[in-house]
Amino acid sequence: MASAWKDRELKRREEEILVVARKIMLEQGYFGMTMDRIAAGIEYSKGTLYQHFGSKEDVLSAIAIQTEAKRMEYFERASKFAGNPRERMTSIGVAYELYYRLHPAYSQTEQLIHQQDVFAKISEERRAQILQNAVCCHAIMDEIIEDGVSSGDVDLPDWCPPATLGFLLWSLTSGGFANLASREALEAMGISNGLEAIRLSCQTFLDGFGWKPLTKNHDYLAVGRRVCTEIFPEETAEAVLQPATA
Amino acid sequence: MASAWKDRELKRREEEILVVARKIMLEQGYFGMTMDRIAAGIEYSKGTLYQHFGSKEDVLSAIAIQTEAKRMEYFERASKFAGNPRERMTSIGVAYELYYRLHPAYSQTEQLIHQQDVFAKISEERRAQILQNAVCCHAIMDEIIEDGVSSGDVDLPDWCPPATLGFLLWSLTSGGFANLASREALEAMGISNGLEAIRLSCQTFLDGFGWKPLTKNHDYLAVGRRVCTEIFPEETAEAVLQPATA
DNA sequence: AATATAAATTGACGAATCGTCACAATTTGG
DNA sequence: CCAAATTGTGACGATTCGTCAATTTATATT
Repeated sequence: MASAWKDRELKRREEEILVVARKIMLEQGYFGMTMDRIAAGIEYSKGTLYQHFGSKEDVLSAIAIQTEAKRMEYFERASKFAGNPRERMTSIGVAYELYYRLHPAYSQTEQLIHQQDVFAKISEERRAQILQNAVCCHAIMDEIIEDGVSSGDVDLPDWCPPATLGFLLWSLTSGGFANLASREALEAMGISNGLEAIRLSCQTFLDGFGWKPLTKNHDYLAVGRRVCTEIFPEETAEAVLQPATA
Repeated sequence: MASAWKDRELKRREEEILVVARKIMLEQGYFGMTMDRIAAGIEYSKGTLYQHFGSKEDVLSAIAIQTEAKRMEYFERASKFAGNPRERMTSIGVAYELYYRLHPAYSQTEQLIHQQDVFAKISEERRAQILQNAVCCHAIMDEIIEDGVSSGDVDLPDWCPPATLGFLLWSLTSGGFANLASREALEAMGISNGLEAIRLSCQTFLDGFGWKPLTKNHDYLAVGRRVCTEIFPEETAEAVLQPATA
């Protein structure tokens, strides 16, 4: 009888733990996020904490999974943009950028959980979840790219099936975001417009594949603006309030 | 008097420490690499170890710096390839790929040292070194790209000065390499030719910028092969012996 | 309501690790 | 050959992870 209520209660507590853990993680980083500190922040003890999460790495991965879920949600919404395939791909780019701007610290979390050491200590269940999230994001891109192919807008070379193109766009974007983290290096190299460069370079990349309409024939800046206002009005408002990131 | 000899001895010992540390790091990962284990592996005690490195993170960063130095060396050699600017840029790509294939585990090390937590504990001196290495690699690319511009092979758009193009190529490549790490995800997405895709996509990217000669007019596969045999014969031989990485 | 049984919670504890420092060993200089 | 200076050592304090015996709370039974 109480089982249903108990389940909900457990879920609620797990959420509470993650709220506290995330806060500590943001303020103090991974090594500052100790299990004792988390326990102190919730109204339960360490023992109870360990009933929800088998290890510190498990807590970390749970945070990452939540954030990844948010990205997935952004991607899903972005893919609904009413436009031709390339415009919808542009919409995905906007989604990723907004996600990055609103959750800058999580790039670091994501890198951490993919460290062999850390990854090995994550529970089987959560590992599956992480994989699932990645696959889902790529599936969304895949569908758009397939649309582009079947509509004849782009003719992909043999070496680059749709899934591979998704992987590459993802790599360019995530790699770029990761590299934005070393501010000093960017400054030394005289790069001040990192985010904008990543955004525009994705378009150049697609031009390289000949995906129509090409940049020179279409105003993708305007498309981006439309995506912001039509799909992500709240997130855009929030993003502009953030301290500029690059 | 003994100062010169002593300096050399210290240098030798530092090297010995790093050899041991690197071995442990490869076999057991970051958390498996304990200071006690390193001390046990050399013929000195932990106290002495701490005369060379102020913290565990300092050891890690020293390993990363050594490896980065190797990449820098690859880049420098690659930039000497006798060819037009785009061919030389291709040569850099070959250098990065060989570096990745011969030192796959160090992508992880590099990501680790860029975690805020870890980075903060690295000595000022080594932090400068890390920055220096990054700047140097980018300077090499920068020069080649400037050549391309001044020779009229490529006309970069306003939003993309040479340094930015270098940053983007670097992002696409390093991001791709980083994403290759999650084998399971790649498999689930049906991507089996990751390395090749990254290599070819850099060319597509440059095509997008209209950097001549374009892929359709030039055999960059052949250029890559020439770079391998002319600049990196030994490294290429070593790389093919490695278990396939993607 | 009182008691017995099951379940959940706790925080003190063992183990592992980082980094330090008082002491020991060794080298240098007279 | 001894004293001073330098260098090396590993036991130790502090921190943190994860566990588990003891305790508290909830549930079932008479």
